[in-house]
Amino acid sequence: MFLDFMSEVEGLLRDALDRCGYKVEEGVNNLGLDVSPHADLASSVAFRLAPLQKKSPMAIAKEIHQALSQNYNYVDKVELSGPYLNFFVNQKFLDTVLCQALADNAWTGRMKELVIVEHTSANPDGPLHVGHIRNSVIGDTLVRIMRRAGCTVDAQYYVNDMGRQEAMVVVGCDHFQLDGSKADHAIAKVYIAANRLMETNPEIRDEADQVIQRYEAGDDETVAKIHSAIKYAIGGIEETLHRMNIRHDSYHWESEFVRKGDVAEIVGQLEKTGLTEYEEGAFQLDLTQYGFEKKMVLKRTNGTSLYITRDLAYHRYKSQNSDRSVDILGADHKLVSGQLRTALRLLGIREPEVVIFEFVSLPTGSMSTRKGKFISADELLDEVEKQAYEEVKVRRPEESDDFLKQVAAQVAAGAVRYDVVKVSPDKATTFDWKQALDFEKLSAPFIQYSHARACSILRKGEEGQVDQTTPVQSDLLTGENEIALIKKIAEFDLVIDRAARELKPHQLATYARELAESFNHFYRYSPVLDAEPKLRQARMALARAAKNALRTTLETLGIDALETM
RNA sequence: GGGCGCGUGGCCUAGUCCGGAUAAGGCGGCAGCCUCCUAAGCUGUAGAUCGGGGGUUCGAAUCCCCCCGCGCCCGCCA
Repeated sequence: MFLDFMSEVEGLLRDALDRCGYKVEEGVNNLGLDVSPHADLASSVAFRLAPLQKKSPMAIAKEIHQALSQNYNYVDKVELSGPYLNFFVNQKFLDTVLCQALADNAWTGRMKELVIVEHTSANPDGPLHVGHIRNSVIGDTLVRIMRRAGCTVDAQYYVNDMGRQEAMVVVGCDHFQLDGSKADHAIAKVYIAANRLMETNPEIRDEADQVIQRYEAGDDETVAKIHSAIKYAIGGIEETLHRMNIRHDSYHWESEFVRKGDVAEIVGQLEKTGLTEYEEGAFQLDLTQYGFEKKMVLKRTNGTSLYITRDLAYHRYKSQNSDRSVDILGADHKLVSGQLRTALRLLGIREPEVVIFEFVSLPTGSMSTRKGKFISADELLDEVEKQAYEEVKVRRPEESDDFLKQVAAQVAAGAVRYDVVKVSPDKATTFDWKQALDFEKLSAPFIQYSHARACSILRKGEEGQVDQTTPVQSDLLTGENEIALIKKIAEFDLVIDRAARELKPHQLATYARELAESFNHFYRYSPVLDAEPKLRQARMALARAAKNALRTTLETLGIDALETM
């Protein structure tokens, strides 16, 4: 809803500027519009015009203010505050927000693009660790945000089946037994063991090389081995992802693109650019004129393809089958991703939008699957769940063990997701148990709890007679906290729109906290059930609207909205 | 050495892209609030040279330059 108010304000301002004969420079926010503590929307456009018009900002603001049309829809008034123009919403806006929030279909945006989001794509050589989670959570949250914005999204997992890691897994399976533990953990054990074995037995490296070559050549036995190992590992990985409400819609194996001939085709196309050459037997692409010092190796001396070559083919496929394609990548892929985008540009293929997230390290240093140095996602979820269980048990001692476990699992999954998504991707983080186990304000449980409280009010409020005949008198909602809550609910579309366009999921996390906070103030200062009938009815409506908004926000964050906790 | 990213109260972060009106939260500290819809909540309080220095501007946490610190990358690995 806020977007409607905003476009109305933009229209009003542009008309007024035209009338005054003022022209603003082109730019993203050329009207200087921003939310502000002083208004619902404030414009500082007068400052920008002042030097051009050689007048004082205040005089310009006054002129614009007088030139504004009085034909308002959602605007109540425009106040002149020095050089600022302050716009305020009217009662109709608040009514409409409340009314829309009470309907269930009010939350889908107007974007219609077909989007491919590739995330997680962890090598199937072990379980996800707390670093991978950052990829998965950012990716899945973006998938949800874009769907909410109206897009059709295909969440893809790119399976690395041709790399050295996977060959080492197969070698590991040849030399060691998979024990009965969870599939991805069992795979990690033989993978780590194989790497350790290689330290003392260098011939292991040759075994892996042979696996790579046989697989690329399509050797049946090798194909069968790799496929079974990968499917096994991915099964375990999926299980972990599901615990966090994360699902992929499709899987694409890099070998697909080799077998279909796409990789060879791309290499051929790159050859035509005239920037390729054989150097020491390897086929390479020279991107120095685009600022890349290192040449991009497309084929090894032995003729096999490399990750980047196969990735090029995969990205061509993604571009051809979407309007937008988005990659979620760790900071270690920055360079390679830049090379890939440059190569795609050379071929006239639309580049992906890339979300880079910085590293998650342990207090003891960085993580490594190969060395077995990591905190697995399962371990984290188990621990958080255990802690959550203790919390619920204290709060709801009368409830059944099933209830406690259910709530604990949903709280834990939410807590882990929120803990990750609340931080901007370009911040490197150090994993901290204390913070992961904190269920207070800056956390999913805080938001889930607000939702549960709203549900509780509605449950109790509906026990008695409900008057459905008289319309809700939303103008009775005059409390500061009530109006603030309605306005906060209205902001949802703006937040989704921005987060979807700019690919910044953490903005939604910030919004979720603010929304919950607004609701808590309403909860604290505006008693619902004990209010006079008409006021009670209005507040019930607001409680329901807030519940819907909280639920939608939580769902978009991939966090379960609990009715009770 | 080069490239990219980050640096905001004791700790963790939002705000930076697109410069505007008192720098916003959380944790921890201190002081309060459950005869009242779930206290995983609410209120108050102390605590900030926005890494340092220069510059641009009417105005800089935000833009530009230099420096310092931290992270990541610079493989015929992925």
